[in-house]
Amino acid sequence: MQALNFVPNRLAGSLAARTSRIVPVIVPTMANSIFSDFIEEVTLQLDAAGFMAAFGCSNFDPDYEQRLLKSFLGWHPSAVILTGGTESFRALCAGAEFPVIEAWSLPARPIDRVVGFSNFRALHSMVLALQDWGYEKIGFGYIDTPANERTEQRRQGWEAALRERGKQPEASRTQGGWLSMEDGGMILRTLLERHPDTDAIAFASDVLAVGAILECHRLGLRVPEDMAITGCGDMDLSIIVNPALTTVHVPGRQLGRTCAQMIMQLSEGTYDGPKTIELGTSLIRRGSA
Amino acid sequence: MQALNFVPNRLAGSLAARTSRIVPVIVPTMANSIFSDFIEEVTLQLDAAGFMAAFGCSNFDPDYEQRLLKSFLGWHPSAVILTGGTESFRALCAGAEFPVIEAWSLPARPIDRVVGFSNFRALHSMVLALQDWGYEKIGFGYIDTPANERTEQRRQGWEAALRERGKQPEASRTQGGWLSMEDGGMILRTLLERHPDTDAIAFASDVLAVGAILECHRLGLRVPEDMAITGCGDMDLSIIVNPALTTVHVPGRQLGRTCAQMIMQLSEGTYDGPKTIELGTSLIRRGSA
DNA sequence: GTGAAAGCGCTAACAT
DNA sequence: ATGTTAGCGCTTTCAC
Repeated sequence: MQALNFVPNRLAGSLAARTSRIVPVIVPTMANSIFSDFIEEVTLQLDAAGFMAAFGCSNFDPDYEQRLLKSFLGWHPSAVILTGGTESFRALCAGAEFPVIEAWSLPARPIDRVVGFSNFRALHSMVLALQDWGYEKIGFGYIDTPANERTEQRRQGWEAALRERGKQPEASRTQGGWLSMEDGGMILRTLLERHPDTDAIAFASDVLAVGAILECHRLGLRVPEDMAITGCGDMDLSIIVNPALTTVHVPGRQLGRTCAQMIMQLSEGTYDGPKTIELGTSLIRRGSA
Repeated sequence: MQALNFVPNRLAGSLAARTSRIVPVIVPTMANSIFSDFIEEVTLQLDAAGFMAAFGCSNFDPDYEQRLLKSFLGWHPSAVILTGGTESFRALCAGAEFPVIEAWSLPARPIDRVVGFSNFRALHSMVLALQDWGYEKIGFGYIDTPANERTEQRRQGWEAALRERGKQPEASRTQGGWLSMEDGGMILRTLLERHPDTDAIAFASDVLAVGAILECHRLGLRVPEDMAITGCGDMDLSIIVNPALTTVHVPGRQLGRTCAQMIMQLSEGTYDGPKTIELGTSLIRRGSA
């Protein structure tokens, strides 16, 4: 029939079949390689099953995020993977005829399915450990982006861990701003100004934590003797910085694989797992705390 | 008309209009944030013009890369952005009715359009500088993935710079393997074994270079006194490591923007630039050399 | 200018 | 089993 190079028109195919095998994935950022393992794994797994992952990047902007999803919806996706977790998605996905997976957190009121981990417990266990290691005045450093459920849950984890031991929580944050190392340094300075007796800061992200360690070097503060720093994410950065970062490992690749498998099995009707899958995190102690 | 939530079927629209406004982008890897700025910028720019960027990740596998492109072709894309640069693309794209952009390098025999920079000159100027700074025996460290034009051109740049000054090139590499920091350390050890008098290594990538610096710490080698290390890419990692990495800045974000603009203007018929756009790199001297 | 009709290239349901 | 046909939801063209 075709000597070579006949490519079936998937637009026609998808239109007729009423499903496109497109799987949009919306992430808040492509920078910092936070989601890169996740993205890579989702792409790989889905592609092997004939699905096409299509990535959208919201830059932590809920409005844009919503337009993005709306636009993706026009492709009649086979499934959707959301990592933003804004409430605005709920309406758009209401009555969707395809699976909607929220990844990277455990929403209190899920839209449909979830493949996540507890952001609360990630920081809760870190701050408990920090107290066990003898740190007294533990701050929290984060970026306050709108509708960021993940960060908010981490903040609550930190706060709860302190209150359980009768301590008063003090946090510092940068409003908006993209997640950058500079912000980490800024947060450190602010917190130190307001609370000079701070001896440890748990950051909501490795990126911020690494920035803070670099700032400590500039300020002449020894890590962890003068100031302990911890992150969350276990990104590449964390073993490069000196001292290496004590952090929480987040199973990005495994989350990706789990999402992809759920979608593939759902599409074949062979999925028999629960609607919500929780993956574990683990505390990794290195030199910075 | 629609109170809320009517989403036009883009499959039908694209089928009828014979163009989908999908722009596939194929990159070799999502890891290490090498391409993350590029990806983010392409997504953002194209989305604003109603195009949808769809990313595929080849993992440096030419076969898979080709299947990926074939699969993308079935969506009747409005344009295609390629960063792999394998010859196998040429046949698939022959007589394509849409623009094909090769990004991140300057291919000797372009398929169609290119938005790139000179990988040759990136390393050539670095190695020239290294010699100006007094380094005598300069090695080259790289990963030998199949059909990786970018790395090969960087290798040639290093070789040419040495030969121009009458030196003999000695390189070390890892076969296959994904681009990881571990590989950087391995390359360092191999090169040191074979040529103990090496006083500088120019790496084809920041990732390898940072891995090598970490390995130097383990080996008790001072950087740059005992061993100078340079990278290529100017990724986030490069300012975290100690000493900070001397490297070549690659304009990832600008490449992304330029690709997107070319595609948008081409689709409106308002593009009047050249078929090939070359962007510049710049040498950034930090502490590691 | 506005409105009806043809058809994009497939899939799926039906008839043979 | 194989062949035929209707129609997916739009865009575009052509007639009015």
